[in-house]
Amino acid sequence: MKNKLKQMQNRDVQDVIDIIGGRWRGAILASLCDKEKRFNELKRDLESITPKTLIKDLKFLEMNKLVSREDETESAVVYSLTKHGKSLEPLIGQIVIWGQKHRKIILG
Amino acid sequence: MKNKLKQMQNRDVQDVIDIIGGRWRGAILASLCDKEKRFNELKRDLESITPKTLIKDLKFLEMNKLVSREDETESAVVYSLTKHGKSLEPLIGQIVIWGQKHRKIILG
DNA sequence: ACAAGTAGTATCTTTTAGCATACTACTAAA
DNA sequence: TTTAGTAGTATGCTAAAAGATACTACTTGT
Repeated sequence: MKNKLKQMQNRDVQDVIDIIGGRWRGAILASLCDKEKRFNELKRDLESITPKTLIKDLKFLEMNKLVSREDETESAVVYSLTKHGKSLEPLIGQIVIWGQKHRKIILG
Repeated sequence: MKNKLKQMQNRDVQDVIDIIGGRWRGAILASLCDKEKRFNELKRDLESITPKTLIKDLKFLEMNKLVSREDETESAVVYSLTKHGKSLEPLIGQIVIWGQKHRKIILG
């Protein structure tokens, strides 16, 4: 890693990994790809996530401008993907494709 | 996550995350993109990695057929990327590109 | 008035990753 | 023959992530 360029690239990869990695964040983003959702809707959707983890991850994604939290004055909190969040979709698509190839290689 | 397709996709994403995620595995792969390397060469390259972590990650990458370990009869162990491992390069490239855009959005 | 749903917070425990440090066994050069 | 480099293994620690479980405060429908 003396190579500066490689180092910077690795930093970028780490950033992305931080975002879509972890037990739940990828799943949260995937769930919000569908449509905007409320807190309990997400909680049901992800089945075994705890509220503590969900709120922590939502705050993280909000800080990273991937998800927006809107407290619609009518007292319903709605979480949705931002434009930036949506820009992750094609990348996740690429990852899925490689992951499928990988699965075949490992199992076959 | 009632949607089966989304569930499977999420599983694939998780697989990929497992591979390039974590503190070191991405960096190890990046370092091996350059050229094949020996254990201590990698250890020096990654500077602060401990041998325990390095050997654990190398074994993991080997099991996943991304890295091959060749004990060249002349007693030098050489680690290199497999064809499958090399196929990760373009994907990592895509990730780097998104990561750079992301950095600009977060900082700007 | 009451039950159920909303969006969380609080506390405690377990699991896991990675770090620090030291050690082994082998080889090859000076 | 000592020294340095090879490729690891062993042991103990710490910090962060996640799970289990219970609780709060507010709102809405019946």
